Parts: sequence; C-alpha cells; structure tokens
Amino acid sequence: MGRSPCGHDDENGLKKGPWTPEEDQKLIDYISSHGHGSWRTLPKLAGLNRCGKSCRLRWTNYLRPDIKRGKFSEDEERKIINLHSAIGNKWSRIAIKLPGRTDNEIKNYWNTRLRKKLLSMGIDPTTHKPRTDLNHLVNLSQLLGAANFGNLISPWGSALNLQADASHLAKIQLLQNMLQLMNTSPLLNMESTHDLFIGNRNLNPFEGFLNGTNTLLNNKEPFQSGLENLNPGLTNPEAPSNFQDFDNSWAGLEDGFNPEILGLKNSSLSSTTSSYENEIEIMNPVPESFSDSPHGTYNINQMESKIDPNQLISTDSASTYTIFEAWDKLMDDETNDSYWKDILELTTSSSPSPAILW
DNA sequence: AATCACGTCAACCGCAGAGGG
DNA sequence: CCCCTCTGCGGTTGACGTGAT
Repeated sequence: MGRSPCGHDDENGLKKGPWTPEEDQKLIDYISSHGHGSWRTLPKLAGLNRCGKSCRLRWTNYLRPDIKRGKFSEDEERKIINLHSAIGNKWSRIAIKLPGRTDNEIKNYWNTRLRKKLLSMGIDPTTHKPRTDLNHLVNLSQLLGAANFGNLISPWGSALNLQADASHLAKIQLLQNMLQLMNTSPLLNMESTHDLFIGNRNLNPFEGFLNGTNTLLNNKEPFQSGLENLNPGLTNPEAPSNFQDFDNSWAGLEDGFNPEILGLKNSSLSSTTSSYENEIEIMNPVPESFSDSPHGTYNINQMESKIDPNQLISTDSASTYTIFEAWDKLMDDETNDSYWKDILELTTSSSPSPAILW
C-alpha cells in the first residue's frame, strides 16, 4: 500500500490548514480550464503550495460548482436516516443519493445533529432500534409525567410543540423499550409478561394483545413483538449482501422505507408462526416530520398515515382487530396513564439490570 | 467584559483498494 | 505475484462562533 506524502506537509514545506480566497480562486481557475487530471500534479501546475490530497478535498467538499449549501431539508434528513439504517456509515454511498451534498457534509450533519436527535427520541443511532438502557427509561418516565401534568419542557425543543404528541411519543418509546426488553430477556416468557400486564386488572392496554382474545397474539409460541424489526438496519441478515443488490432497490429507500431491501418482506408484528406473518409490508420508522424546523412538529398521525391499515388487517375472518386499532386503543385511552406509571415503577425500581427487570 | 462550555464544520490523518508497470 | 502510485473513504481534530455564566 502506498502512502500519500500529504501527511508530512510540514516537512515538505507545503501549506496546511484553512484555504485562503486566493488559493480557492487558483484551484477553481485551473480546474475550470484544465480539469483536475492527476491530483498529485495539480498543485504544481496550478501554482498552489498544497498537496494534491488537500486540493482534491477542497474541491470535492467545498469548491465544486454543483454543491448545495445550506440547511438540510426534512426530506434529506429522512433519506439520510433511512439510508443510514440500511448501510451504516457509508457516507459516500449516502451522498450519491443526495445530489449536491458531500459525504463530509452528511457525515458532519449526522454526527452533530441527527445522531443526537435519534438519541433524544430513544432510538439507538447505531442500530436504529429503540434504546433499552434503564437511564433512558427513566428519562421517558419523566417526560411522560411532565406531559401528563401539562408541564412539559421538551428535550426536543420545537420538534415537539404539542403536549399530546409528546405524551404519545413517550408512550410509543416506552412501549418499544418494553417490548424490546421482553423480546431480549431470556428470563421472560409469555406467562410472566402476561402476569405483569394483566395481573388482576381488567382494563389495560395490552389486554387484547396478551390475553388471547385478540388473535394477533393468539398462539402459544414464544413472544416476539416484531417492533424490533421496524428498522433492522445493519443487523438484519436478510439485508442485501452487496451494493449492487442495494443499488437496484434504491428508490424505496430514498423516499421512505423499503421493507424488502431490509428483509422485512416477511416480518411480522405478531408471533413467528401466526397467520399474520406475511401481512406487514411497510412500517416506516422515521416520522414524516422529523426536522426541528418550525414546521417539524412530530406528529404520530403522520406516522400512521404512512402505513396502509388494510395491510395490517388479519386474514383471519374471526378477527376484527387491526394492529392500529389495538394501537389506538393503547394510545388513546387516557385512563391508562396510571397504568403506564405502574409499569414504569416496575421497570425502573425492581432491578438494576434490564435482564432481570421482570 | 471576561471566561467557559458547547456545537459546528472544514480540514487533516491514516488506511484500504484499484490498477499499472 | 510484487511493488508502487493514486484515489477515495471514514474517523478524528481543532479552529471558530455563539450562548451561558
């Protein structure tokens, strides 16, 4: 492997650091009339006391005429998040799908903003799955409480303008965390979770899911929430194994979520053996309005509107419950707030380890 | 006004792969 | 094959700006 001598510019007397307008102009003038050709020889020909590597970087990341500067749009944010969930830190690959944006710019934007935004929403930016750490559950507990008492100070700033949205979001995040824990803990089984959620209570949001009256989960197989598959990202073994396959199906990922590419074609929100296995086609984990722009209010309804409810209806004629009917029941029942607090107390006080939460 | 903390982003660094001799 | 050059990529750094104290 050859090593560019650019790392030793000081020894070679070559300039490093920020570019001056004069240097920029020299580079622009030369490339405009000659093209860049060999980057190695370009600096000398253009009269620049820089290494070729530095020239290339300056051109591709800053001086190129087709570079789009300025704030990322909501659409661009969505694309970045969806693409990152599928291919990870492949910034140059992502940049190809965002005309006018450089890999460096996208990388910076991810590290400084999107990453934090996902974290604040309870999503692990690496796996794109809900976070499961206890601290986060406690934070959600506080958020939920604040929202319910009409005293919300949103950590998302203007991204959450409505208390109702914040409350819904907190519940969703909490539910995802719990389901994730249920699914990953070896100590959990259907009976214990049933006991936890059902207990002696007659009314609870999981009743339809867990007590067998709802065919969505009416089976004896080990519980699998399926929510962890909302965005399997890099961990999905069905994800395309090479970029050719990946590129062949870009269209869906650019505008939203492509379940087939991510191996979600046969994913399920219920059990591994239920008849609903092939019913779930599209679940977009990235809300339509994700930006923290003034118009970027997080709206649960928008998230649901991305999904065709017909695709979620059971093929079992005995069932009239759709996932989202159950979901609405869960989310809309304000009498459940105390129930959520009970769950939070259980989940955050009974054990120091998520593995033995239940 | 001075200092500190933090966020942003241009630029650098080191590595890896492609390709030519 | 091996060696070397060139190019591109992803991670990291550090200068700078801004807001808080």
